[in-house]
Amino acid sequence: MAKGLRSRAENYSEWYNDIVKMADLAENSAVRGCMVIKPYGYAIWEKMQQQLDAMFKETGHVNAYFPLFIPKSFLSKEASHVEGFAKECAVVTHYRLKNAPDGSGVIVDPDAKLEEELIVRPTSETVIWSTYKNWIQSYRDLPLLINQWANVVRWEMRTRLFLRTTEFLWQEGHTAHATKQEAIEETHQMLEIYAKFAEEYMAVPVVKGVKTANERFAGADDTFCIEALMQDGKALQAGTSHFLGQNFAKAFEVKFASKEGGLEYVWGTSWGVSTRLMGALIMAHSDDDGLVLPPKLAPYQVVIVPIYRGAAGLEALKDKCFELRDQLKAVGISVKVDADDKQTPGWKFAEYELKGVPLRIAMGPRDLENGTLEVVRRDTKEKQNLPMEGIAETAKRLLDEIQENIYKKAFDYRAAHTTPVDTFEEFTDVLENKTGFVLAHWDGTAETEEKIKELTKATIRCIPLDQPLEEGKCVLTGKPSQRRVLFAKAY
RNA sequence: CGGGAUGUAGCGUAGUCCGGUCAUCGCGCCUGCUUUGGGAGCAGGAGGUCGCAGGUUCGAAUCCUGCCAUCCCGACCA
Repeated sequence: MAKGLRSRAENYSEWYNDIVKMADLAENSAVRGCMVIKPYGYAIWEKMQQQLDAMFKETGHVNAYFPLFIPKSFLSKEASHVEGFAKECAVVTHYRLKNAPDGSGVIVDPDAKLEEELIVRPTSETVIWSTYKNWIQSYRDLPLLINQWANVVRWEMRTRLFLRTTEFLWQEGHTAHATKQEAIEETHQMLEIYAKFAEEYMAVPVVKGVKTANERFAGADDTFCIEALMQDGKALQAGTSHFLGQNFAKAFEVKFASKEGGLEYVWGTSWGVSTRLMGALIMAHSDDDGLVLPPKLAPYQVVIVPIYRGAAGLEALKDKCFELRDQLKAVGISVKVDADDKQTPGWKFAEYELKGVPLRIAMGPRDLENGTLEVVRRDTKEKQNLPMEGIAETAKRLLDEIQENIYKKAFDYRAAHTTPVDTFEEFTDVLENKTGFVLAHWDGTAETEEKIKELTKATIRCIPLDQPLEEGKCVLTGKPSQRRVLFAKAY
């Protein structure tokens, strides 16, 4: 086990905190609940952004930017929206400070009170729909397919690095359509993009589903989501895509002249993923030696560690190291050469394991003599001596294997921890002892959902889209049910 | 906001009950030499408002009062 890193078995949440800090991903800041994302962590987020952004653009979306502040009155225009967010909003009330008369520092100038308070956006539907009102007059203006990369603030009681912070980074897509059908298709399309990103890039398998009314986004007619399973058996909502119906169009009077000459409200969607994905990435793959990163999102996929005696020894290896780096780069692999003399090889090995670098290559005098390299995979820790000849192709193949292997591992874990149950005894037993996803029948009522949450702390993560219809009886009430839904304890 | 705990060097800590050569140790940092195929060794060195503000006392990291901050457990959540 890595030095100073607590094990998963010992304390899963402390293990998680240790990894975030020790792998240099993020740390707590001077501001309660807000984190500093450090360069190595931010590099991973940038990789995620790049890929997602490309996928959004491929499907016709463009980026824009809307303000951080929202006039208080906007929030109250959509009734359920304000209800959902009111309790966690940061509010700007003044615009000026002044020196305290007693010299104790600066104070808020009571004369500088804002006429209308500003809300720091918890999400941007309101400010965006108030803008869309000006942008949309005719069916020719539709669809409007816009995304923004931004920060938002939600004043949460308890925070955890990446998983729930007061301020977080995310993207939020906001689209407007002429027909209900088109908006629903958009909602599904984005859900598919999120699922594809999670599975193919993050190597995290997800369940696509629809939220129950209880768990629905405030202001949406339907909320679709992807749910991932973490190594401690808890679920993590990794992304959401909302069908907004005409709710925001009605709240902000966004109408368009249809082809037929009528005046109709537009149909909306919104969808987002956040820096919480970083939490999912960390928890899904990492082990007691540290972070394990999927090659497709690793800031550098390969680290080269030269092993030598004395300055002359390094000189003899250096050129070969850079030659090797260039060979790898030529086939599209990102590489770091760590020729830092201040640390020993052993220290570096441990360090790069902690940081989750997928592939480590060590090169020493022995290798130089034999034309070999020591190559170590992070996922399996398998160590092999391979010929220097053709190493670029070998590395490429190994990176692909790692990407595939960690996905498979996560997939198998999820498969082993997805349990259909038919009685409430089984239900509680699985949640307590086996943990993970539980597939159970539910009578479809909010009351039953609440009751189960009260009794077991498990919530309905979603009604899976690919779950076959099946006659059954509700696990709590015994009332008839048409299909199983996905329960779990969640983050 | 309820319940519990903790603040001592960049990080982690001993000392607090019982006031008095106690500011301890480890990591990290700096210098030098030797090292370098799994978290190097030796020698020397720098670094402190003991969370903040009062109080008690000849004397406070230690006792008292107030404040601040953080962490854990609940209610809220991407």
